[in-house]
Amino acid sequence: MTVPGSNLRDFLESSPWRTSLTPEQMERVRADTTMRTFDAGATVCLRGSPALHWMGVVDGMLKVDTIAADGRSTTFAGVPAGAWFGEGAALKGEPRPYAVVAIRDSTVAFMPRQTFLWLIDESRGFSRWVIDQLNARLGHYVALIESFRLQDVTARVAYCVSELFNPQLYPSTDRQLVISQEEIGRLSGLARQNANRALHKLEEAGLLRIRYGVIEVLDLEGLQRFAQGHG
DNA sequence: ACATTAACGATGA
DNA sequence: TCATCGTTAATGT
Repeated sequence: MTVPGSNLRDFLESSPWRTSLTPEQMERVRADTTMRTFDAGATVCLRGSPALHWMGVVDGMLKVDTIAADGRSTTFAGVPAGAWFGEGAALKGEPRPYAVVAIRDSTVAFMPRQTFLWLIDESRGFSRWVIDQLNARLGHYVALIESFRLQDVTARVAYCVSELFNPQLYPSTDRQLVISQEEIGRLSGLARQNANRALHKLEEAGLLRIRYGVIEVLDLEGLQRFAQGHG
């Protein structure tokens, strides 16, 4: 185990937007950014809380979700290690519309909103990276709607799993996803039992391997093809 | 049809 | 011991 705090610098250094910044800009980012750990199940951001930070997942996995009045919940996004997220609320300066919850023990980096906005003002490269990020999210949700309307359940699960490896949004996701089938279901809009069946079909197709609390992706391109539709 | 909830036992950490 | 998994049965749209 690493000492808390010791790897924040490395995490920032390996973040995908890092190459857009000057050494001086990077220095401010290092000075302003903090890190916190969360137990599995802990809330990282309450729904409705002010968006004071832009966040990066140093380790673990988060989800963005909402809970309806009747108690049922749905997940809008899984956020694996290596991802930066929350730019929507940080840009608007509005309360967070959704809750952020750790689905396993996680470490999260917090960049103050003012620093994030300052980078957008000061760095064309960073601004461009943020535009690409927002565009990738838009593309993801359009594809998700397409999948819901045109594809069967198994293809949808294939899409939702493969999107955790989206090169812009989630550039460094580990092939071994430490995630329960319950969470795969929530991510795919399915009951756990159906997520289980879909995952077994994908395993039979040789695209992934099911282990206890772990989905090991064996063939990412195959998963993406499967998500586009199959015989 | 096909998805959902409920329920059960089995199994892994 | 608790979380997770695999499965089946009843139920709902």
